[in-house]
Amino acid sequence: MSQQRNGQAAGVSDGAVFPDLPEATVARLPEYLRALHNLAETGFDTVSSEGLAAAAGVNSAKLRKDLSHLGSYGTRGVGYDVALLIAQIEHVLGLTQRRAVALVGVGNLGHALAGYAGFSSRGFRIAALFDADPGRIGERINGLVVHDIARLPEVVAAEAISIAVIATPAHAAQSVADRLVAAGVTSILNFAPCVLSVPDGVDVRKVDLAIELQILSFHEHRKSALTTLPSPTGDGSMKIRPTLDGEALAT
Amino acid sequence: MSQQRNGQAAGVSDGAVFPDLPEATVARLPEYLRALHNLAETGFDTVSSEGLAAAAGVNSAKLRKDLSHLGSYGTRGVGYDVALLIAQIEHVLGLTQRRAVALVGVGNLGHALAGYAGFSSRGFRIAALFDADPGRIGERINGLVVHDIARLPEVVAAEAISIAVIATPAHAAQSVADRLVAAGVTSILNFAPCVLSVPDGVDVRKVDLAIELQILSFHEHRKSALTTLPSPTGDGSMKIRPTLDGEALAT
DNA sequence: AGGCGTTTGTGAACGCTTGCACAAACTCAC
DNA sequence: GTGAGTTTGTGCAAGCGTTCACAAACGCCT
Repeated sequence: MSQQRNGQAAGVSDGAVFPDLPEATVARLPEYLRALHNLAETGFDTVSSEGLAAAAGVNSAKLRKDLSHLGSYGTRGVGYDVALLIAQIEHVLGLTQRRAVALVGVGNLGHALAGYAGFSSRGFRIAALFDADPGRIGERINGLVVHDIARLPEVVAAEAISIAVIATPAHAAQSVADRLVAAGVTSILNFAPCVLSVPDGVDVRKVDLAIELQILSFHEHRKSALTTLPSPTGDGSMKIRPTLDGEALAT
Repeated sequence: MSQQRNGQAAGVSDGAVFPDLPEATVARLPEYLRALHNLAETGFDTVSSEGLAAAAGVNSAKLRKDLSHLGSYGTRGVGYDVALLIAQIEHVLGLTQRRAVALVGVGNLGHALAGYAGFSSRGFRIAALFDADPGRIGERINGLVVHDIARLPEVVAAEAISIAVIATPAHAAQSVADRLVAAGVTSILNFAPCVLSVPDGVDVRKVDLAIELQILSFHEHRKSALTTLPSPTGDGSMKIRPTLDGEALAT
């Protein structure tokens, strides 16, 4: 608590941008960031790797290795300075500026995303809404007007949008993606259940709610099959219910 | 097309449940399944690993290795029988029965999820809605009544629910998870931005929309830094715009 | 000032995942 | 029936990610 004499960004001055940060690490940094914000609000000034790892739900060794890729921002015998680490991770993730995001598709899901407070509280600003349905164009959602998707190029340019969210039906998603790329968007978060093909240099991440459930379904299936076997794991702490599966194969 | 003389489940009779299927493979099977359904609707009877891989957005070698874990359901020189492969993957994922899902938290996002058609079209049935807000209890959404969360145990038991979706604010999520587990739920899909701690035997998958955007933000950040360097990738096909980043570090 | 307990950063081993490359197996045409 | 062309299934090697275990570094107490 006596060490960080420098304002809020001490050794962060390097403009290097970590071109070789492992993908797995990048995917976990946001989780660490969220845990750190929680700790900061709770009044913590420093936190050990063990404590932060518990708050982020990972192994402490993994956390230390992840953070070591960013440089040495911990103090041996003490832990990590919470505020400094927040600043460092936000810098690496490019969250020092509030990024403008476009949302395409204001249907069932898109409507909810447009009103989701978690975006704005964590570094993003929904800057524009688009839809192709003439019945929805002009509608106001959360203070934003739904634009005709034909206006993508001008609005993307005017608002300096580089990230877009696709929340359209699957059959429209590829066409929307093409138009987004043409307008200059270089990162896409796709909620439509389909594969998008985009040129090199454009990043796509996919969120498919049904796929997540299907993965859980597999594990359920596997677990329920264990009920027919003598408990393989040592302590009988696992709750076993009669097989709900039925497993009817021959129709 | 002359080979599968047996109804719709030929060698699928084995009750074994693939306890050692690699996680990475399990996570891709739903994607293959979706691609296969598309192909079936388009009229394909068979598909090659190359074709299916393209439709699912993966490498063909990876696809073949994934499918080989399920057994040999392809025909050399021909490809895979679409209908047979669909049946096989659905069996492995435990989708032969339509699983009942509970949804807790009927706020902004939960409301949208309750109306999302993708769940019911892909093997799941939203069987019950819950909330803690008295103002929402009793509301009808998509033909379902919102129950008081206190009624979790009875409804979970009555509907044979084993999977639940948490769409509550973060501060309520852990408490909800505890009550779900106590009621007998063994798989949870968590949309709340927080880490859930659950006992062994319970699976949790997490979907955090802000985290996805932050990962994209990192790549945007990295890409925009490249504008200051001579194009490192061979062909200059990458669209480069003047740096939008600003990269202001010292406040 | 010096020793002690604590915590970070990291080398090294391990396991999982991916991608290549090719033999085995199948269809089709003649 | 035979040969040519096609496609699957898989051994193998390389790369990536995770975990262990420990030396180096730090604060604190005496």
